[in-house]
Amino acid sequence: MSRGRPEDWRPQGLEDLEPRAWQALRQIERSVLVTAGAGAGKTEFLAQKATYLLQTGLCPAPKRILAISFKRDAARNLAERVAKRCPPEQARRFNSYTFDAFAKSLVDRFRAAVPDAYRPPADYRIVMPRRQDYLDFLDAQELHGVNADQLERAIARAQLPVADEGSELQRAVAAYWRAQYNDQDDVLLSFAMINRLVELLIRENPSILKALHLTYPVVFLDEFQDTTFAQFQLLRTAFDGSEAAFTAVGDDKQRIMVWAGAMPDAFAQFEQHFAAQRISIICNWRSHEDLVRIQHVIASRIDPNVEEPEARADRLVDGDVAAIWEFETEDEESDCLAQWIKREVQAGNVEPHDVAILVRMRADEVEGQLSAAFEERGLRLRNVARNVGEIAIQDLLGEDLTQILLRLVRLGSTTRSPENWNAALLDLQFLEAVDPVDEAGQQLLQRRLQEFVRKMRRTLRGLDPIPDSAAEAAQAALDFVRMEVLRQAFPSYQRQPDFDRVWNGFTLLLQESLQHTKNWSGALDEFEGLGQIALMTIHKSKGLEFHTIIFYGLDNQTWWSLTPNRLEELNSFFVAFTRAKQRAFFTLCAERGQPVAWIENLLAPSGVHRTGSADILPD
DNA sequence: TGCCAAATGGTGGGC
DNA sequence: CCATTTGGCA
Repeated sequence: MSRGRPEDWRPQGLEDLEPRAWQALRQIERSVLVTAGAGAGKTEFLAQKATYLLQTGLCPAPKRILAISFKRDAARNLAERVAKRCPPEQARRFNSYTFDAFAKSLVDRFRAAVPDAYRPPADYRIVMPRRQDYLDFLDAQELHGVNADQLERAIARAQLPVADEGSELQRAVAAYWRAQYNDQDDVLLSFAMINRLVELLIRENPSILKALHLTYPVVFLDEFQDTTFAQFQLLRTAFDGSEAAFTAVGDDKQRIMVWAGAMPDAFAQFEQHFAAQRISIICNWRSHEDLVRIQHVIASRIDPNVEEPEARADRLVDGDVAAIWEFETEDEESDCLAQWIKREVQAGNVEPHDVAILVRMRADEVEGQLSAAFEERGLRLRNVARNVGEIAIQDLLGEDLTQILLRLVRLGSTTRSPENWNAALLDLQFLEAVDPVDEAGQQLLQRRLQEFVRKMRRTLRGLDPIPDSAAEAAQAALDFVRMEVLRQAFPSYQRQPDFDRVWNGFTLLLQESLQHTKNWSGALDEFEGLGQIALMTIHKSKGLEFHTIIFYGLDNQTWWSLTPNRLEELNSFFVAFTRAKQRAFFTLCAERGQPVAWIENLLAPSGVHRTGSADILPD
């Protein structure tokens, strides 16, 4: 493939970039901090910049780009966007990892170079300790002056080696490492510990450091506002003294993870430490101008110096685009919400799955309150955090197993689906480790898939689309790819309980999906959430967008106590509001508690007012 | 049983 | 941080 000149390069898949984005894209000499509000297209910007660097040869082979995200979804999404635009030999040099996957890959690859005292065996286990596990440990060690939160934080921050001396907290951390390594045949590592191991590994091994520097002259950091102290320190240890140019993107107004350990001042630290140029991009491709104007009022309260975004989406709805809905009782509230959504769906204004109900906390309780009224109106509510078996629906949908099996069942339920066919072929190619250039191998896979689809169609035709059929349909798909192959291909499925957790969840959700539908195709839509109204916390909604959002419960003082120490509450509110493409509503209910005065006062100047049920549902 | 103080839970993510 | 639950003691 011929290499384009950098000055001739054009963005792909979209008209153009805004001038500031061009500036941030072309800045490759030094690090940049791209601050971008909600809907600015941060991920798309990174994908474009990667494409630019790879296609123009500014990042020439064998050099690579390292992209680090927090969530697996985000990492995958970014990789897919680059793969869509670059030929495989270029896309292969774009390495998109989650922070934890990157750290673990280094431990696994250079395990032998980890200093003796901390070198884990090859078959160490990953554990995800909960608060109770830390409490049990503290109890067993009789460390009564340390609480679980303190210990968890201290483990994440402490540089190795940890001396068994000094404060009780430090001794607790040392004891914790000892305890996790106690049984050499069963060493237990958390991701926090893996992070610390990698930091030690690269600090102590100049040759690994050099290899990293040579491999990755370009580093991307997504959602930088959520970076933890440990992650930042790891980046410093890994790239200080190298020529690497960082591109960090994020929005500090969406920083809602400080309570969970995110740095309160990640942007300032980054700017200072990496001498980064700060560039704000200002377009908002998600929301229309009337919503953007209100968003800006909230944003200005968080950061008085924030620039006004430029709305680039069209307004598609009439009437109020933001309002506070007021109710006397919770039952009135539930019924009115259900009726309103039903009406909007029937009027063709919005699809059910493009409406989200957001809550500050306790989505399970709100689901209990709303579901009866929704069912009565023929609406389906999906609490994405709800567990099917031992896995949350939201997590299940992102699992490799789910994506692979779902495609196979779909191929058996529809007459033609080139998209699923191609995706399934790619799955097989990966699972069977068939080289894309091996034509004979490819043809064999095609034939096998063809035969499977014929068989699957027969199976599904002979199987009533009822809950009892779920297990057989799922099993048919699994038998085709074979459980052992699936478990071999994905490290996260190597432990049987981990595989079973996802597999059981898959079967259970398929079973549930068959309760509400008359055919297989409909059940699979149901499985994926089509036709259902999503219910989730603000935290889970981060990074998502919906036509209409309804924020449930703008009243309870528990949820909205803004004090000087809890600026994150205002950020949470901003995150919720900015999920909306077209409309954002808030409910409050006299039965539950008093309205949150500061939010009302904040919104009032933008013309966002209280509305009673008579106005919400005009005859 | 009733009172008060202390502890706990809730907003999350990762192979 | 706030609200709720638990636990110690009378």
